[in-house]
Amino acid sequence: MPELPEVETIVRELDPALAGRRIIDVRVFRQNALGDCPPAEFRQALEGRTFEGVQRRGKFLIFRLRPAGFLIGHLRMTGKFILSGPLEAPRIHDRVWFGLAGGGLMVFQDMRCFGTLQVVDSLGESASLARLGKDPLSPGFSTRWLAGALAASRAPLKHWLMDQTRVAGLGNIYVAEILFQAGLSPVRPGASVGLEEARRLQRATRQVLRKAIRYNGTTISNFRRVDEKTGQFQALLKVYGKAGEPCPVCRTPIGRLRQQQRSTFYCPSCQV
DNA sequence: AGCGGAACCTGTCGGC
DNA sequence: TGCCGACAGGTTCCGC
Repeated sequence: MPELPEVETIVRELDPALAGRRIIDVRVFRQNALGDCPPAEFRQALEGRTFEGVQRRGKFLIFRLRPAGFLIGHLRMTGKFILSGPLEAPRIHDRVWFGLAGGGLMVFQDMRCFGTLQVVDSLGESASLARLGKDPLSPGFSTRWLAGALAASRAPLKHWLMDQTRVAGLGNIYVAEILFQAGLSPVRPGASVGLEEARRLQRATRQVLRKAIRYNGTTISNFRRVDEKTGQFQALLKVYGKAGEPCPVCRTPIGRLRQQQRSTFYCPSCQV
């Protein structure tokens, strides 16, 4: 579920809530998220450490720990971090509880068990983080960079923008919305994008993501904020999930096709 | 370089 | 009602 705006929403809510909170009790109810790490080791690596702050890189959450180390999390499709008061017993999709000094929990929930949690001493240990490309909200995501990078690729724009090694943080929903706003077809090869079009794409990317963050992300089915509230950006989606409905600009029915085994939604008339 | 397919899991929805 | 296939916002690996 979560793409950049959803992860950013979670990070902005977790950061002030967790800063200075010490982890006193970690309970693993299902260990899929831990990969090869034995639950006892995961537990031992975290208990006694204190959350210093939370930040985002692409779609990854990075929890800085005192006196050292990091907890790196990825929500994949259905992961959630929920702040909760004390609980008697785990709920159906609770995977890990992080018990905090002073009472209360951060709960990692994940219906589909695709999410990942990893404790590292330094961020360089994470191969996943090392692979990530430019963050679209960073200063480096400029029209100049975008135009140059696109010129070197024949991949369709949809695929290109979803490739986390090029641009980190975009997924199926926001790529659809961004390409619609930029007026660019999802099947256009990267190298066919001219400078003026790259400028539109750069601006559309920033605008769509910033607006989605202002609206606390998009909840289609699963995404929840740390207090279990939904996002609000779903009401502003223009093409995603709207096959057959009239384009909000030209009234042409929104089209749907499959790229990379994923649904792509677009306006056949506005996006060229 | 780029693409199709599969795998990791569970839940929901539509059709018959 | 019950069963079955398709589909779901992500990432990664493998083979061509």
